[in-house]
Amino acid sequence: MARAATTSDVFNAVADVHRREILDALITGEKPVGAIVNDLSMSQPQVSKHLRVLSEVGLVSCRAEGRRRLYRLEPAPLQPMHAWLARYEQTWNDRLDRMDDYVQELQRREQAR
Amino acid sequence: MARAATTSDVFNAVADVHRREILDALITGEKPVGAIVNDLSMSQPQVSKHLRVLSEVGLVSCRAEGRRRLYRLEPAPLQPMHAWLARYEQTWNDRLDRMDDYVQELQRREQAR
DNA sequence: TAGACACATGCCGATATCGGAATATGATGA
DNA sequence: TCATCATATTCCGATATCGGCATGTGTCTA
Repeated sequence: MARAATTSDVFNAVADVHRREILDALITGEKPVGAIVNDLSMSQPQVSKHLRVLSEVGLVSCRAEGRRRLYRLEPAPLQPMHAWLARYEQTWNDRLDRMDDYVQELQRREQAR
Repeated sequence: MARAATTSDVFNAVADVHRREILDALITGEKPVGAIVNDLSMSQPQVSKHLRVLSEVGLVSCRAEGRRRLYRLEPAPLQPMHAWLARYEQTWNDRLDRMDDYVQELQRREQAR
């Protein structure tokens, strides 16, 4: 049985350091495979395989340009991860709450004026 | 070589659905192993092993009470995950930015008064 | 002290993962 | 058309993961 298929679960897709590095590399914009291979000094097949996994969970999309393939970051599937995390990040929640309070306070003063 | 040790990397620790469920179960407060076993209907050894992994990355702490062991959630190690994710959650960033702008706008009006 | 309870650990088999090496595919250009 | 470049795929071995089952460890209670 082992663990949930890496190809169907975003949490698993992102569990691998190299795949995270690839995503990081794509933040600045779409890139051909070769560029990623260079930037991260990983083997070309290795990068291709990781890109396949990322593609299967929807974290990257692909566009052909001549004999090159330009991969682009698709951050949307990360949203569920963020949603799950949000329940745990007390600090972050506190900050947002305080911020909300602050905004409402300012609004009250604004109206009372 | 395979993937980075599940015991050293928070991303990996959290990659398993069952471990996420255990963390979810601990959100409401510390619980003995038996309670988790009941709530999630997993086998006792299975829960114990997952708790061990979570414990090794620091996501749970343990306290002995008689012959029971109370496990408690320790969300701090999730912070790096959140930090990593933040770079990708455009929507979320936008919202915070707008909020910051709004606050500054209100402050300006406040001062100009 | 013996037995019951709560939990941890060890061993095992099935399966998945990852990386390397070699090779296939497909577009370009001479 | 043939060679070359860019990328994808296949095959393989080493290793890790996960769950089940059996058993070990430690604590309470009769």
